[in-house]
Amino acid sequence: MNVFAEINTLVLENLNTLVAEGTLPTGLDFSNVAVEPPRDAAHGDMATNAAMVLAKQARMKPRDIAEALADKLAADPRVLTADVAGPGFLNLRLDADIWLSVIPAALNHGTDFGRSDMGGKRKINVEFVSANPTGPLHVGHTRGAVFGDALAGLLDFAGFDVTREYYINDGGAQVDVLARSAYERYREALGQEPKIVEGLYPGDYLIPVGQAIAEKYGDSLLDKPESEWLAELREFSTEQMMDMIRADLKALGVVMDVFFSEKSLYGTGKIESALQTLEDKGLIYQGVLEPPKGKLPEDWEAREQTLFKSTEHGDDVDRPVKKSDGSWTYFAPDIAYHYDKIQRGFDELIDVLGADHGGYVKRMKAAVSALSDGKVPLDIKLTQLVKLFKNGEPFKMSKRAGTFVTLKDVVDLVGPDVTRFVMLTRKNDAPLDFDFAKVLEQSKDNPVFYVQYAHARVNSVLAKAAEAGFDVTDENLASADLRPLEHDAELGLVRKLAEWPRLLEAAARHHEPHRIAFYLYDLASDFHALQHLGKIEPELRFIRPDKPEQTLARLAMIRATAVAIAAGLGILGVTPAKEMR
RNA sequence: GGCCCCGUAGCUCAGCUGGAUAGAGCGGCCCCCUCCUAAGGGGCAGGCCGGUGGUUCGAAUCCACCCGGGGUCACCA
Repeated sequence: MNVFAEINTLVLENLNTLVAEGTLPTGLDFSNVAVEPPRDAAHGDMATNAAMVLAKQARMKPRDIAEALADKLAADPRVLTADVAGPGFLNLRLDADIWLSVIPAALNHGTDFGRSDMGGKRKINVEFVSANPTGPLHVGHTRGAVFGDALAGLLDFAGFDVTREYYINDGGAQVDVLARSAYERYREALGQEPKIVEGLYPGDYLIPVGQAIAEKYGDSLLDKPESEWLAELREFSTEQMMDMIRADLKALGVVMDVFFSEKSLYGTGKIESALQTLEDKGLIYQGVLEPPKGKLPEDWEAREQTLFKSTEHGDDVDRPVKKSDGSWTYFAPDIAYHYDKIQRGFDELIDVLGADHGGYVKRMKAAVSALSDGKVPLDIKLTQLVKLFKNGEPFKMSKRAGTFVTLKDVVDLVGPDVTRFVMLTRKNDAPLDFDFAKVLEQSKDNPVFYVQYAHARVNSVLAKAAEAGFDVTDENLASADLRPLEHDAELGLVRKLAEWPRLLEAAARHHEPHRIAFYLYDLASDFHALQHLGKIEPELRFIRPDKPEQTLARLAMIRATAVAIAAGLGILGVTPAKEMR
């Protein structure tokens, strides 16, 4: 049920008819023909630019095309009037029933209202968070987690077969550092003085890990050389860290489908196989990179390395996959990891990364393009910084982990729903100010509250109506006669509701979940305004005991609004509030 | 210096596939509850959409160059 798609189809059908009749020449490109709601409601319900887009191709005056199309469209029962305006816009006024039909559609579908088959069950992998398993998740990860999870939810709703995935960087030197740091905490747990030297992780979060090691191994590792415990503790500590990370994510409401270990790529031939694939395409060679342009690192020297010819797939320079000593660079397992995703049959890939990884985008896209022969698109979404405040003052907190605020800190303070919604009220590539005081405020300038309040208010009205004897079940409301909905403010709300399916698809196409948050705010705003009108003009109150038909129509309308809010919040991973007291 | 992101009202930001008179919240000024949640609603003031060219019937939106702010930049992941 998508009014816009419906009318778009109608316009295209009639354009084809005009071609068939010879009014328009053959061979026209309709791809730029759009049907949109006009910004100004005075222009009607829907407008199309078809005449202007086609005028040049057809070598006709825009107004002539518009008038011919208007005649055709006006013959459709759904179209009340079709007027040519301005340079050649065609403004359509639609039968109110078209708009009103969104109400039973919402009531019948519940929180699936707006679900689309746009994705056609295409397999899409959303990789996000992927923090090093060396400590707790912090605020930056939180934003990535919220964004990635909401994007995944959005794509699922839009008909994709979505996999949420976390890449565990457990293959590099940082895990050795973790193991050594945990070993010191282990010594501490057994009563010795820990030596947390420079370069080790000092965070308190490793204390319980040290205790766990003590429980498992007793004193058997004490005073043993590193070579005897490093591998063991690396694995053990990583698992402990991942348990903590999983718990943190769960507190935020994020559940991954797949945790993929970088380590699993080593010694299994996976890296070699991915690189071989590139080599078979002639994209691997031994060479010496040019020195970086501009500022030259002081210790720069020319080195012969194994390079990937990423410039053939859009990168600026070729990238090393092996160090000069022959070992892999970090880029090599990343290539292998993405190759693995391709081999698992994903049709599309998305990586959600922090903004500091901007320099990484081109080379990874080049690798995926090369490995999939350009068949699997990779979109990389970078999430910008989160700046923390409390009452407008910069906020620092260092409970246990050094100088950073952890995900758990944030969720403990404001809860998962508020955290998620607020972090989605900005585009991913815009910095975000997060004020702990403001996000908990119950007022209009707090979007979370404002949207939740609209949902709760609907519930409250329905409860009142039920007390007054109305049957407020969705089944009953879905069959209500909607003709009593006539007021501009009512029809305005209904139109806004009808935008939902279209908005959802646009958000999914652009990988921009924040559009849902803004839409919900607008929808809530329309609802609050209408609700208030009832205070000024009593005949606009939702519940009018003396007018049961009108009341049912209005209850159906506001219940449909609540359903849309619940559906939208559901995608964002936020629980709709039943009441706000 | 190269690359990436950003630049829209006093502040924080939306702005759809290029579409008609550029929107919201906050802040400022003014108004609205005997009532389904005033935890709300309405109005006024406030903009050369960073700049200059270009493409187009039409540009905040696309392209080029420039100016500001941030990020990043050969064997760290």
